[in-house]
Amino acid sequence: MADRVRHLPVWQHVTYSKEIGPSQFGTQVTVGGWVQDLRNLGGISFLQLRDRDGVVQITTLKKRSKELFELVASIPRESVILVTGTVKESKEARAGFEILPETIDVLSRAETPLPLGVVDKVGADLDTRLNNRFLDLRKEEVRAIFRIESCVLEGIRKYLASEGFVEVNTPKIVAAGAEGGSTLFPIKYFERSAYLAQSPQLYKQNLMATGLDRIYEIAHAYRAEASDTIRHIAEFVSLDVEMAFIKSSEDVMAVAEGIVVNSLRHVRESAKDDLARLGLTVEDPQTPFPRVRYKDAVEMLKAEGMKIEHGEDLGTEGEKALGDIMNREKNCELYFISEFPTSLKRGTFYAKRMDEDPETTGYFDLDYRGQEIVSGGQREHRYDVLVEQMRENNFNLESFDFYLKGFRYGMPPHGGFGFGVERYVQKMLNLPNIREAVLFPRDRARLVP
RNA sequence: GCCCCGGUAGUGUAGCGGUCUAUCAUCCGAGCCUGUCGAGCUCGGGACUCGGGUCCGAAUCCCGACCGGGGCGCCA
Repeated sequence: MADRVRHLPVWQHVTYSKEIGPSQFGTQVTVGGWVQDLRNLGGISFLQLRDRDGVVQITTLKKRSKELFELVASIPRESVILVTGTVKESKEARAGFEILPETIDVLSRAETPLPLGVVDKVGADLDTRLNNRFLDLRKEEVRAIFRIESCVLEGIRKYLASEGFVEVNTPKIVAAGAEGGSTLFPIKYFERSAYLAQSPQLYKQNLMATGLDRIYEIAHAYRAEASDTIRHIAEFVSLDVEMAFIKSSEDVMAVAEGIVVNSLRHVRESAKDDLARLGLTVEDPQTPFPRVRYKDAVEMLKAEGMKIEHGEDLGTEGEKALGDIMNREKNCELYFISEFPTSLKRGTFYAKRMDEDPETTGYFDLDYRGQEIVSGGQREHRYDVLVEQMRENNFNLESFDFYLKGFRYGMPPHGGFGFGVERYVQKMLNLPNIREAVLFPRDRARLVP
Protein backbone atom coordinates (compact mmCIF):
# COMPACT_ATOMS: atom_id res chain seq x y z
CA MET A 1 0.00 0.00 0.00
CA ALA A 2 2.76 2.37 0.91
CA ASP A 3 4.24 2.20 -2.53
CA ARG A 4 1.03 3.19 -4.22
CA VAL A 5 1.05 6.77 -5.35
CA ARG A 6 -2.63 6.82 -6.08
CA HIS A 7 -5.53 4.45 -6.08
CA LEU A 8 -5.81 1.90 -8.82
CA PRO A 9 -7.24 3.52 -11.89
CA VAL A 10 -10.45 2.55 -13.48
CA TRP A 11 -9.27 0.00 -16.03
CA GLN A 12 -8.02 1.70 -19.09
CA HIS A 13 -6.47 0.65 -22.32
CA VAL A 14 -2.93 -0.53 -21.94
CA THR A 15 -0.74 0.32 -24.86
CA TYR A 16 1.71 -2.39 -25.89
CA SER A 17 5.29 -1.27 -26.38
CA LYS A 18 5.12 -2.36 -30.00
CA GLU A 19 2.26 0.04 -30.67
CA ILE A 20 4.17 3.15 -29.61
CA GLY A 21 5.73 5.17 -32.40
CA PRO A 22 6.34 8.75 -33.48
CA SER A 23 2.60 9.41 -33.73
CA GLN A 24 2.37 8.98 -29.95
CA PHE A 25 5.17 11.40 -29.18
CA GLY A 26 3.88 14.05 -26.82
CA THR A 27 0.74 12.12 -25.94
CA GLN A 28 -0.16 10.26 -22.79
CA VAL A 29 -0.19 6.47 -22.72
CA THR A 30 -0.57 3.75 -20.15
CA VAL A 31 1.80 0.81 -20.36
CA GLY A 32 1.87 -2.28 -18.19
CA GLY A 33 4.40 -5.02 -17.67
CA TRP A 34 7.25 -6.43 -15.63
CA VAL A 35 10.13 -4.40 -14.22
CA GLN A 36 13.09 -5.88 -16.03
CA ASP A 37 15.83 -3.62 -14.81
CA LEU A 38 16.40 -0.41 -12.92
CA ARG A 39 19.26 2.05 -13.12
CA ASN A 40 19.21 4.66 -10.44
CA LEU A 41 21.78 7.37 -11.13
CA GLY A 42 20.88 9.56 -8.18
CA GLY A 43 18.97 12.32 -9.85
CA ILE A 44 17.58 10.35 -12.75
CA SER A 45 16.53 6.73 -13.03
CA PHE A 46 15.82 4.42 -15.92
CA LEU A 47 13.39 1.57 -15.49
CA GLN A 48 13.09 -1.00 -18.24
CA LEU A 49 9.52 -2.18 -18.47
CA ARG A 50 8.95 -5.39 -20.40
CA ASP A 51 5.61 -6.36 -21.88
CA ARG A 52 4.58 -9.12 -24.30
CA ASP A 53 6.40 -7.62 -27.24
CA GLY A 54 9.36 -5.69 -25.97
CA VAL A 55 10.80 -3.19 -23.54
CA VAL A 56 10.09 0.47 -22.95
CA GLN A 57 12.16 2.80 -20.85
CA ILE A 58 10.52 4.72 -18.04
CA THR A 59 12.67 7.73 -17.19
CA THR A 60 12.07 9.38 -13.83
CA LEU A 61 13.62 12.63 -12.66
CA LYS A 62 14.04 13.30 -8.97
CA LYS A 63 13.58 17.03 -9.42
CA ARG A 64 10.21 16.44 -11.09
CA SER A 65 8.78 14.29 -8.32
CA LYS A 66 10.78 13.09 -5.35
CA GLU A 67 7.89 10.84 -4.32
CA LEU A 68 7.68 9.11 -7.69
CA PHE A 69 11.44 8.85 -7.90
CA GLU A 70 11.66 7.08 -4.56
CA LEU A 71 8.80 4.79 -5.47
CA VAL A 72 10.56 3.72 -8.65
CA ALA A 73 13.75 3.04 -6.73
CA SER A 74 11.88 0.75 -4.35
CA ILE A 75 10.26 -1.58 -6.86
CA PRO A 76 11.88 -5.04 -6.98
CA ARG A 77 12.71 -6.48 -10.37
CA GLU A 78 9.98 -8.51 -12.08
CA SER A 79 7.21 -6.73 -10.19
CA VAL A 80 4.20 -5.87 -12.31
CA ILE A 81 3.48 -2.17 -12.68
CA LEU A 82 1.19 0.10 -14.62
CA VAL A 83 2.70 3.36 -15.80
CA THR A 84 0.82 6.34 -17.16
CA GLY A 85 2.97 9.03 -18.66
CA THR A 86 4.00 11.07 -21.63
CA VAL A 87 5.85 9.58 -24.57
CA LYS A 88 8.95 11.62 -25.32
CA GLU A 89 11.26 11.23 -28.26
CA SER A 90 14.76 10.39 -27.09
CA LYS A 91 18.02 9.89 -28.86
CA GLU A 92 19.52 8.11 -25.87
CA ALA A 93 16.79 5.55 -25.36
CA ARG A 94 17.10 2.34 -27.35
CA ALA A 95 13.59 2.47 -28.72
CA GLY A 96 13.97 6.10 -29.82
CA PHE A 97 11.54 7.22 -27.17
CA GLU A 98 10.95 6.96 -23.46
CA ILE A 99 8.05 7.53 -21.12
CA LEU A 100 8.06 10.23 -18.46
CA PRO A 101 5.72 8.85 -15.82
CA GLU A 102 2.96 10.77 -14.14
CA THR A 103 1.61 7.88 -12.12
CA ILE A 104 2.93 4.42 -11.33
CA ASP A 105 0.86 1.64 -9.81
CA VAL A 106 2.60 -1.39 -8.39
CA LEU A 107 0.07 -4.10 -9.20
CA SER A 108 2.15 -6.97 -7.90
CA ARG A 109 5.38 -6.75 -6.01
CA ALA A 110 7.89 -9.52 -6.72
CA GLU A 111 9.66 -11.27 -3.88
CA THR A 112 13.45 -11.22 -3.75
CA PRO A 113 15.65 -12.86 -4.63
CA LEU A 114 14.19 -14.41 -7.77
CA PRO A 115 14.54 -18.19 -7.98
CA LEU A 116 15.63 -17.67 -11.56
CA GLY A 117 16.96 -14.46 -13.05
CA VAL A 118 15.23 -13.26 -16.20
CA VAL A 119 18.02 -11.02 -17.48
CA ASP A 120 20.86 -12.06 -15.18
CA LYS A 121 24.28 -12.38 -16.69
CA VAL A 122 24.66 -15.99 -15.61
CA GLY A 123 23.09 -19.08 -17.11
CA ALA A 124 20.77 -21.57 -15.46
CA ASP A 125 20.39 -25.31 -15.85
CA LEU A 126 17.39 -26.60 -17.77
CA ASP A 127 16.18 -28.25 -14.58
CA THR A 128 16.22 -24.94 -12.71
CA ARG A 129 14.52 -23.24 -15.62
CA LEU A 130 11.77 -25.84 -15.83
CA ASN A 131 11.21 -25.69 -12.08
CA ASN A 132 10.54 -21.99 -12.53
CA ARG A 133 9.06 -22.11 -16.00
CA PHE A 134 6.88 -19.00 -15.57
CA LEU A 135 10.03 -16.97 -14.99
CA ASP A 136 11.91 -18.75 -17.74
CA LEU A 137 9.10 -17.86 -20.13
CA ARG A 138 9.58 -14.19 -19.38
CA LYS A 139 12.67 -14.40 -21.56
CA GLU A 140 11.95 -13.30 -25.10
CA GLU A 141 13.97 -16.08 -26.66
CA VAL A 142 12.10 -18.72 -24.68
CA ARG A 143 8.67 -17.37 -25.57
CA ALA A 144 9.78 -17.20 -29.19
CA ILE A 145 9.99 -20.99 -29.29
CA PHE A 146 6.33 -21.31 -28.40
CA ARG A 147 5.14 -18.62 -30.76
CA ILE A 148 6.98 -20.48 -33.52
CA GLU A 149 5.43 -23.74 -32.38
CA SER A 150 2.02 -22.11 -32.64
CA CYS A 151 2.96 -20.94 -36.12
CA VAL A 152 4.01 -24.48 -37.05
CA LEU A 153 0.62 -25.83 -36.01
CA GLU A 154 -1.13 -23.04 -37.88
CA GLY A 155 0.82 -23.91 -41.03
CA ILE A 156 0.01 -27.58 -40.63
CA ARG A 157 -3.70 -26.93 -40.17
CA LYS A 158 -3.86 -24.60 -43.15
CA TYR A 159 -2.15 -27.11 -45.38
CA LEU A 160 -4.20 -30.10 -44.28
CA ALA A 161 -7.44 -28.15 -44.59
CA SER A 162 -6.48 -27.17 -48.11
CA GLU A 163 -6.00 -30.86 -48.90
CA GLY A 164 -9.46 -31.76 -47.66
CA PHE A 165 -8.48 -33.16 -44.28
CA VAL A 166 -10.91 -32.92 -41.38
CA GLU A 167 -9.56 -32.30 -37.90
CA VAL A 168 -10.94 -34.77 -35.37
CA ASN A 169 -10.61 -35.63 -31.71
CA THR A 170 -10.42 -39.18 -30.45
CA PRO A 171 -10.49 -40.45 -26.87
CA LYS A 172 -7.43 -40.23 -24.69
CA ILE A 173 -8.97 -42.59 -22.15
CA VAL A 174 -8.89 -46.01 -23.75
CA ALA A 175 -9.47 -49.66 -22.91
CA ALA A 176 -6.57 -51.09 -24.90
CA GLY A 177 -3.34 -49.90 -26.41
CA ALA A 178 -2.40 -49.81 -30.05
CA GLU A 179 0.82 -51.69 -29.68
CA GLY A 180 1.43 -53.74 -26.61
CA GLY A 181 0.82 -52.85 -23.01
CA SER A 182 4.25 -52.03 -21.67
CA THR A 183 4.18 -48.36 -22.57
CA LEU A 184 0.68 -47.64 -21.29
CA PHE A 185 -0.16 -45.52 -18.29
CA PRO A 186 -2.88 -47.32 -16.34
CA ILE A 187 -5.58 -45.16 -14.81
CA LYS A 188 -8.73 -45.70 -12.80
CA TYR A 189 -11.90 -45.24 -14.82
CA PHE A 190 -14.84 -45.34 -12.41
CA GLU A 191 -14.96 -48.99 -11.36
CA ARG A 192 -12.77 -50.23 -14.16
CA SER A 193 -9.18 -49.89 -15.21
CA ALA A 194 -8.24 -48.02 -18.35
CA TYR A 195 -5.22 -46.42 -19.97
CA LEU A 196 -4.07 -43.11 -21.33
CA ALA A 197 -3.93 -43.37 -25.11
CA GLN A 198 -0.45 -44.00 -26.47
CA SER A 199 -1.69 -43.31 -29.99
CA PRO A 200 -5.00 -42.63 -31.78
CA GLN A 201 -4.06 -45.39 -34.20
CA LEU A 202 -7.08 -47.64 -33.77
CA TYR A 203 -9.56 -44.77 -33.87
CA LYS A 204 -8.18 -43.05 -36.90
CA GLN A 205 -8.20 -46.33 -38.79
CA ASN A 206 -11.78 -46.90 -37.64
CA LEU A 207 -12.71 -43.57 -39.17
CA MET A 208 -11.42 -44.70 -42.55
CA ALA A 209 -14.49 -46.92 -42.73
CA THR A 210 -16.84 -43.94 -42.43
CA GLY A 211 -16.40 -41.50 -45.25
CA LEU A 212 -14.44 -39.16 -43.01
CA ASP A 213 -11.66 -40.56 -45.07
CA ARG A 214 -9.02 -37.87 -44.76
CA ILE A 215 -8.57 -36.93 -41.12
CA TYR A 216 -5.97 -35.62 -38.75
CA GLU A 217 -5.66 -35.08 -35.05
CA ILE A 218 -3.31 -32.90 -33.05
CA ALA A 219 -3.36 -34.10 -29.48
CA HIS A 220 -1.31 -35.43 -26.62
CA ALA A 221 -0.17 -39.01 -26.68
CA TYR A 222 1.16 -40.77 -23.59
CA ARG A 223 4.03 -43.21 -23.43
CA ALA A 224 5.20 -44.83 -20.25
CA GLU A 225 8.55 -45.66 -21.81
CA ALA A 226 11.47 -45.59 -19.43
CA SER A 227 13.35 -43.42 -21.89
CA ASP A 228 15.57 -40.82 -20.34
CA THR A 229 16.80 -39.02 -23.41
CA ILE A 230 16.84 -35.55 -24.90
CA ARG A 231 14.17 -36.61 -27.42
CA HIS A 232 11.65 -38.50 -25.28
CA ILE A 233 8.90 -37.24 -23.02
CA ALA A 234 5.99 -39.10 -21.48
CA GLU A 235 3.38 -36.71 -22.86
CA PHE A 236 3.95 -35.39 -26.34
CA VAL A 237 1.95 -33.67 -29.05
CA SER A 238 1.25 -36.12 -31.81
CA LEU A 239 0.01 -35.07 -35.21
CA ASP A 240 -1.77 -38.10 -36.57
CA VAL A 241 -2.89 -38.28 -40.18
CA GLU A 242 -4.92 -41.00 -41.85
CA MET A 243 -6.23 -41.14 -45.42
CA ALA A 244 -8.22 -43.67 -47.41
CA PHE A 245 -8.28 -44.83 -51.04
CA ILE A 246 -4.54 -44.63 -51.36
CA LYS A 247 -2.57 -46.72 -53.82
CA SER A 248 0.57 -47.12 -51.74
CA SER A 249 2.68 -45.65 -48.98
CA GLU A 250 3.87 -43.09 -51.52
CA ASP A 251 0.55 -41.25 -51.21
CA VAL A 252 1.07 -41.03 -47.48
CA MET A 253 4.64 -39.81 -47.82
CA ALA A 254 3.46 -37.05 -50.13
CA VAL A 255 1.23 -35.65 -47.36
CA ALA A 256 3.96 -35.92 -44.74
CA GLU A 257 6.23 -34.04 -47.09
CA GLY A 258 3.54 -31.44 -47.76
CA ILE A 259 3.11 -30.83 -44.05
CA VAL A 260 6.80 -30.19 -43.56
CA VAL A 261 7.26 -28.03 -46.63
CA ASN A 262 4.21 -25.90 -45.94
CA SER A 263 4.77 -25.47 -42.22
CA LEU A 264 8.42 -24.53 -42.79
CA ARG A 265 7.34 -21.93 -45.30
CA HIS A 266 4.67 -20.63 -42.98
CA VAL A 267 7.20 -20.25 -40.18
CA ARG A 268 9.67 -18.54 -42.47
CA GLU A 269 7.05 -16.05 -43.62
CA SER A 270 5.07 -15.50 -40.44
CA ALA A 271 7.56 -15.89 -37.62
CA LYS A 272 10.38 -13.70 -38.91
CA ASP A 273 10.80 -11.74 -35.69
CA ASP A 274 10.92 -14.80 -33.50
CA LEU A 275 13.35 -16.57 -35.80
CA ALA A 276 15.54 -13.47 -35.70
CA ARG A 277 15.38 -13.44 -31.91
CA LEU A 278 16.74 -16.97 -31.94
CA GLY A 279 19.31 -16.09 -34.57
CA LEU A 280 17.90 -18.66 -36.95
CA THR A 281 16.86 -18.83 -40.55
CA VAL A 282 14.61 -21.43 -42.12
CA GLU A 283 15.28 -22.55 -45.66
CA ASP A 284 12.88 -24.29 -47.99
CA PRO A 285 13.96 -27.92 -48.17
CA GLN A 286 14.72 -29.52 -51.50
CA THR A 287 11.77 -31.48 -52.82
CA PRO A 288 10.84 -34.18 -53.29
CA PHE A 289 12.52 -35.46 -50.15
CA PRO A 290 14.91 -38.27 -51.05
CA ARG A 291 13.58 -41.77 -50.43
CA VAL A 292 16.35 -43.88 -48.99
CA ARG A 293 15.25 -47.49 -48.93
CA TYR A 294 16.11 -49.27 -45.70
CA LYS A 295 18.31 -51.76 -47.52
CA ASP A 296 20.22 -48.93 -49.20
CA ALA A 297 20.60 -47.15 -45.86
CA VAL A 298 22.22 -50.28 -44.46
CA GLU A 299 24.66 -50.38 -47.37
CA MET A 300 25.46 -46.68 -46.95
CA LEU A 301 26.23 -47.23 -43.27
CA LYS A 302 28.33 -50.29 -44.03
CA ALA A 303 30.34 -48.23 -46.48
CA GLU A 304 31.01 -45.82 -43.62
CA GLY A 305 32.47 -48.68 -41.64
CA MET A 306 29.51 -49.21 -39.34
CA LYS A 307 28.83 -52.68 -38.09
CA ILE A 308 25.27 -53.39 -39.18
CA GLU A 309 23.56 -56.22 -40.99
CA HIS A 310 20.42 -56.30 -43.07
CA GLY A 311 17.43 -56.89 -40.81
CA GLU A 312 18.94 -55.00 -37.87
CA ASP A 313 17.51 -51.77 -36.66
CA LEU A 314 19.49 -48.73 -37.71
CA GLY A 315 19.68 -47.65 -34.09
CA THR A 316 20.31 -44.15 -32.81
CA GLU A 317 23.90 -44.33 -33.99
CA GLY A 318 22.85 -45.43 -37.48
CA GLU A 319 20.21 -42.73 -37.76
CA LYS A 320 22.67 -40.05 -36.74
CA ALA A 321 25.30 -41.39 -39.14
CA LEU A 322 22.78 -41.46 -41.98
CA GLY A 323 21.88 -37.87 -41.16
CA ASP A 324 25.55 -36.93 -41.51
CA ILE A 325 25.86 -38.76 -44.82
CA MET A 326 22.74 -37.13 -46.27
CA ASN A 327 23.89 -33.73 -45.14
CA ARG A 328 27.44 -34.17 -46.40
CA GLU A 329 26.69 -35.78 -49.75
CA LYS A 330 23.29 -34.41 -50.66
CA ASN A 331 23.14 -31.25 -48.55
CA CYS A 332 19.86 -32.68 -47.39
CA GLU A 333 18.27 -32.38 -43.95
CA LEU A 334 14.93 -34.10 -44.60
CA TYR A 335 14.62 -37.54 -46.14
CA PHE A 336 12.54 -40.65 -45.93
CA ILE A 337 13.86 -44.03 -44.93
CA SER A 338 11.44 -46.29 -46.77
CA GLU A 339 10.54 -49.92 -47.25
CA PHE A 340 11.33 -51.14 -43.77
CA PRO A 341 11.59 -54.92 -43.60
CA THR A 342 8.65 -56.78 -42.13
CA SER A 343 10.93 -58.26 -39.46
CA LEU A 344 11.37 -54.79 -37.96
CA LYS A 345 7.65 -53.99 -38.09
CA ARG A 346 6.16 -57.12 -36.55
CA GLY A 347 5.02 -55.22 -33.48
CA THR A 348 3.24 -52.88 -35.85
CA PHE A 349 0.63 -55.52 -36.64
CA TYR A 350 -1.42 -53.16 -38.83
CA ALA A 351 1.42 -52.48 -41.28
CA LYS A 352 0.70 -53.72 -44.79
CA ARG A 353 3.30 -56.00 -46.29
CA MET A 354 4.13 -55.74 -49.93
CA ASP A 355 2.13 -58.09 -52.14
CA GLU A 356 5.17 -58.91 -54.26
CA ASP A 357 7.51 -59.25 -51.25
CA PRO A 358 5.90 -60.06 -47.87
CA GLU A 359 9.27 -59.64 -46.17
CA THR A 360 9.10 -55.91 -46.88
CA THR A 361 6.58 -53.27 -45.87
CA GLY A 362 5.92 -49.88 -47.37
CA TYR A 363 6.56 -48.39 -43.98
CA PHE A 364 8.72 -45.31 -43.76
CA ASP A 365 10.30 -42.92 -41.31
CA LEU A 366 10.87 -39.27 -42.04
CA ASP A 367 14.16 -38.18 -40.54
CA TYR A 368 15.18 -34.60 -39.88
CA ARG A 369 18.95 -34.24 -39.48
CA GLY A 370 19.40 -37.78 -38.29
CA GLN A 371 16.37 -37.95 -36.03
CA GLU A 372 13.07 -39.68 -36.66
CA ILE A 373 10.14 -37.28 -36.54
CA VAL A 374 7.51 -39.20 -38.52
CA SER A 375 6.67 -42.87 -38.86
CA GLY A 376 3.93 -44.41 -40.98
CA GLY A 377 2.84 -46.20 -44.09
CA GLN A 378 0.04 -48.11 -45.72
CA ARG A 379 -2.09 -50.20 -43.35
CA GLU A 380 -3.42 -53.68 -43.86
CA HIS A 381 -7.11 -53.18 -44.65
CA ARG A 382 -8.02 -56.80 -45.45
CA TYR A 383 -9.69 -58.29 -42.42
CA ASP A 384 -8.37 -61.83 -42.78
CA VAL A 385 -4.79 -60.73 -43.31
CA LEU A 386 -4.99 -58.28 -40.42
CA VAL A 387 -6.29 -60.95 -38.06
CA GLU A 388 -3.51 -63.27 -39.15
CA GLN A 389 -0.91 -60.59 -38.45
CA MET A 390 -2.39 -59.94 -35.03
CA ARG A 391 -2.28 -63.64 -34.23
CA GLU A 392 1.40 -63.65 -35.23
CA ASN A 393 1.94 -61.05 -32.52
CA ASN A 394 -0.14 -62.88 -29.92
CA PHE A 395 -2.72 -60.15 -29.63
CA ASN A 396 -5.88 -60.86 -27.73
CA LEU A 397 -8.37 -60.40 -30.55
CA GLU A 398 -11.33 -59.99 -28.22
CA SER A 399 -10.07 -56.80 -26.69
CA PHE A 400 -9.70 -55.37 -30.20
CA ASP A 401 -13.21 -56.22 -31.26
CA PHE A 402 -14.32 -52.62 -31.80
CA TYR A 403 -11.30 -52.12 -34.01
CA LEU A 404 -11.62 -55.31 -36.04
CA LYS A 405 -15.33 -54.80 -36.58
CA GLY A 406 -14.50 -51.76 -38.64
CA PHE A 407 -12.74 -53.99 -41.13
CA ARG A 408 -15.62 -56.39 -41.67
CA TYR A 409 -18.21 -54.07 -43.17
CA GLY A 410 -16.35 -52.20 -45.88
CA MET A 411 -12.89 -50.78 -45.24
CA PRO A 412 -11.03 -49.02 -48.03
CA PRO A 413 -7.25 -49.22 -48.44
CA HIS A 414 -5.69 -46.56 -46.28
CA GLY A 415 -2.56 -45.33 -44.59
CA GLY A 416 -1.22 -42.62 -42.37
CA PHE A 417 1.46 -41.62 -39.96
CA GLY A 418 2.32 -40.19 -36.58
CA PHE A 419 4.28 -36.98 -36.50
CA GLY A 420 6.11 -35.78 -33.37
CA VAL A 421 5.40 -32.07 -33.25
CA GLU A 422 7.86 -31.17 -30.48
CA ARG A 423 10.59 -33.25 -32.06
CA TYR A 424 9.98 -31.41 -35.30
CA VAL A 425 10.28 -28.04 -33.56
CA GLN A 426 13.32 -29.26 -31.65
CA LYS A 427 15.13 -30.07 -34.87
CA MET A 428 13.86 -27.01 -36.73
CA LEU A 429 15.15 -24.67 -34.03
CA ASN A 430 18.22 -26.72 -33.17
CA LEU A 431 17.15 -27.09 -29.55
CA PRO A 432 19.47 -29.25 -27.46
CA ASN A 433 16.60 -30.95 -25.63
CA ILE A 434 12.99 -31.68 -26.58
CA ARG A 435 11.94 -30.28 -23.21
CA GLU A 436 12.89 -26.84 -24.52
CA ALA A 437 9.98 -27.21 -26.95
CA VAL A 438 7.44 -28.18 -24.29
CA LEU A 439 5.96 -25.62 -21.91
CA PHE A 440 5.59 -28.00 -18.99
CA PRO A 441 7.27 -31.26 -19.96
CA ARG A 442 6.41 -34.60 -18.45
CA ASP A 443 9.09 -37.21 -18.19
CA ARG A 444 9.93 -40.10 -15.95
CA ALA A 445 11.15 -37.79 -13.22
CA ARG A 446 9.07 -34.69 -13.75
CA LEU A 447 5.42 -34.30 -12.82
CA VAL A 448 5.59 -30.69 -11.57
CA PRO A 449 5.04 -27.99 -12.64
C1' G B 1 15.83 -51.00 -17.94
C1' C B 2 21.43 -50.78 -18.74
C1' C B 3 26.14 -47.83 -18.77
C1' C B 4 28.94 -43.41 -17.63
C1' C B 5 29.21 -38.52 -15.04
C1' G B 6 27.83 -34.95 -11.41
C1' G B 7 25.47 -32.51 -6.72
C1' U B 8 29.41 -25.96 -3.22
C1' A B 9 25.28 -19.00 -1.58
C1' G B 10 18.79 -17.30 -4.99
C1' U B 11 21.61 -18.39 -9.95
C1' G B 12 26.08 -20.22 -12.45
C1' U B 13 30.87 -21.78 -10.82
C1' A B 14 36.44 -22.50 -8.60
C1' G B 15 38.43 -25.65 -5.02
C1' C B 16 39.06 -32.16 -4.94
C1' G B 17 42.62 -34.50 2.43
C1' G B 18 45.24 -29.50 6.59
C1' U B 19 47.04 -23.26 3.55
C1' C B 20 38.75 -23.09 3.31
C1' U B 21 37.46 -18.01 8.50
C1' A B 22 35.59 -21.72 0.77
C1' U B 23 37.06 -18.53 -5.21
C1' C B 24 34.85 -15.66 -8.95
C1' A B 25 30.65 -13.78 -11.34
C1' U B 26 25.72 -12.82 -10.99
C1' C B 27 22.11 -11.72 -7.35
C1' C B 28 20.26 -9.32 -2.74
C1' G B 29 20.84 -5.03 0.84
C1' A B 30 22.90 0.06 2.23
C1' G B 31 25.20 4.37 0.08
C1' C B 32 27.29 7.90 -4.04
C1' C B 33 26.20 9.51 -8.97
C1' U B 34 21.12 13.69 -14.20
C1' G B 35 21.62 9.75 -19.78
C1' U B 36 21.97 4.43 -18.02
C1' C B 37 21.05 0.17 -21.27
C1' G B 38 27.13 -5.93 -19.80
C1' A B 39 26.47 1.19 -16.19
C1' G B 40 30.44 2.68 -12.63
C1' C B 41 32.27 3.21 -7.58
C1' U B 42 32.18 2.15 -1.85
C1' C B 43 30.48 -1.10 1.97
C1' G B 44 27.75 -5.31 3.47
C1' G B 45 24.94 -10.36 2.85
C1' G B 46 24.51 -15.36 1.45
C1' A B 47 26.60 -22.02 0.17
C1' C B 48 29.83 -27.37 0.87
C1' U B 49 22.33 -32.40 -0.73
C1' C B 50 21.31 -35.96 3.36
C1' G B 51 22.92 -40.27 6.44
C1' G B 52 26.82 -43.47 7.76
C1' G B 53 32.19 -44.54 7.61
C1' U B 54 37.89 -43.82 7.11
C1' C B 55 41.38 -40.28 9.21
C1' C B 56 44.77 -36.55 14.19
C1' G B 57 42.00 -33.75 10.36
C1' A B 58 36.74 -34.35 5.14
C1' A B 59 33.76 -29.62 0.60
C1' U B 60 37.76 -32.98 -0.80
C1' C B 61 38.39 -40.29 0.20
C1' C B 62 34.70 -44.75 0.79
C1' C B 63 29.43 -46.70 1.19
C1' G B 64 24.19 -45.79 0.93
C1' A B 65 19.93 -42.67 -0.04
C1' C B 66 17.88 -38.71 -2.65
C1' C B 67 18.33 -35.33 -6.76
C1' G B 68 20.35 -33.96 -11.53
C1' G B 69 23.12 -34.46 -16.52
C1' G B 70 24.55 -37.51 -20.77
C1' G B 71 24.67 -42.06 -23.75
C1' C B 72 22.28 -46.72 -25.20
C1' G B 73 17.91 -49.65 -25.93
C1' C B 74 12.96 -48.20 -27.70
C1' C B 75 10.29 -44.67 -29.98
C1' A B 76 7.09 -39.38 -32.11
